[in-house]
Amino acid sequence: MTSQAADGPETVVASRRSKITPEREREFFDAVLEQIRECGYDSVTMEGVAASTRCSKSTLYRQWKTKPQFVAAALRASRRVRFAGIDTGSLAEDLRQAARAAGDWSGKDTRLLQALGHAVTSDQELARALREALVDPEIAALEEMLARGVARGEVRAGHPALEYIPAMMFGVLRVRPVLNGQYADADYLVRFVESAVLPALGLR
Amino acid sequence: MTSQAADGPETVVASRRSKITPEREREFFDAVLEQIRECGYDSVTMEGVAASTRCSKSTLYRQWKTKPQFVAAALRASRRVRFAGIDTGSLAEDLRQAARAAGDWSGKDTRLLQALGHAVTSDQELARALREALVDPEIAALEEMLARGVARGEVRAGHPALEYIPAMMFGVLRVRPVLNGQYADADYLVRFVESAVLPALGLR
DNA sequence: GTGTACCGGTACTGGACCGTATCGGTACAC
DNA sequence: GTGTACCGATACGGTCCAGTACCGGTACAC
Repeated sequence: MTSQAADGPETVVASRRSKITPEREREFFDAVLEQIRECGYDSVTMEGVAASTRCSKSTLYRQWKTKPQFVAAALRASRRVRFAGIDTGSLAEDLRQAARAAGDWSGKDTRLLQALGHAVTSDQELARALREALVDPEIAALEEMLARGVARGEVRAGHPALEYIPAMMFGVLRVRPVLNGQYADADYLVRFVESAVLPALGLR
Repeated sequence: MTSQAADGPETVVASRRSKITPEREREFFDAVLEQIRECGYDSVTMEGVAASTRCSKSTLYRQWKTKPQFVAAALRASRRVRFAGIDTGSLAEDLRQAARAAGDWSGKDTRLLQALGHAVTSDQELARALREALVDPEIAALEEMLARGVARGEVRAGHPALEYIPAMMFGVLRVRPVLNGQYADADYLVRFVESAVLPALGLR
């Protein structure tokens, strides 16, 4: 919506043809997300992003009307499902692999979620973008994982713990820095799955 | 440290005697914490706090040198242990009651933690105050609860899930708004304890 | 070659806010 | 009654930043 760079190079519509290549756009997005992780949403400035990517503020404002819209676009563009493709045929093993995968991006995404967590309460578009980029896809993938386990008969349908598995996984991920002063690494999460998640499901 | 208002009225030390009563001070603290919950740490202004408590900025700056020190003082003063006094003689019941208690202050404290979560990464004193006020006492109370259960033989010492119980409880508490769009109420938390926490511990 | 439209750079406006200074009023001590 | 010291109000200096305006340069179309 904010950029038409996704269509082919021959789509001459006599419309605005930005000279910003998709690669360049990605530099802007990476820069702003990184600065948000470091300084928090409020402290990020368009000037700072422009300086760190060696473009001018005008260039940013030509593509995106306001700072929140810019950040929202960056979030949408950063969307990717980390749990995608995990399907080992065993729910226990799926969850272990998910824990390992989560451990790898834990620091970056946790910081981003934390930094945006409050800004989101006063900007609808930002909130939607954040959910769509970092939250919903992972939840959906996790729930599919659980559904497959149920379909295979590993867990009884309607097992009361099922409802809480996503909250447990993401919850532990997010609060570990507060409790232990360090981000949840793969090792910590795998042990969590084996010590608490699987037993709660009556597995293993 | 920032206020000597705690000593008796007859402590005449020929030193600065602030005319700020403890009740008045509490108004300042309540106001700033409430504004942090609503607008986030960065957006809170000393002017706003002064206006909402009908004092002058000068009054605030006379008592506290800077905004972060003011906020830290407010946090320290708001310290109280929500899990205090829970000791039913049964770990399962202790945890249910803790869940109920947590549900009651969930919204307020979760918002505060979220709003301050990023500010603390760049201010040591603030970080310490936040931990001492909202995190450490609850963790300690929870761990005592678990230790009592172990001592009574309800859970085997060294049970692998023990280490993760605090993270589970606080994690679920904090991420529920992100996942379900609402704060974790007592009902949700009690069901969580029964569906996931107790089974993970091999209880019930 | 000429036009067009976007690029980066810079300067500017307008507003917000931190922290300080100043001032008149007032409660309390003696 | 007089002094003292804190109170609230207000104004101010300095800084920072969102968003706009303008400019010269340049790549690309034809």
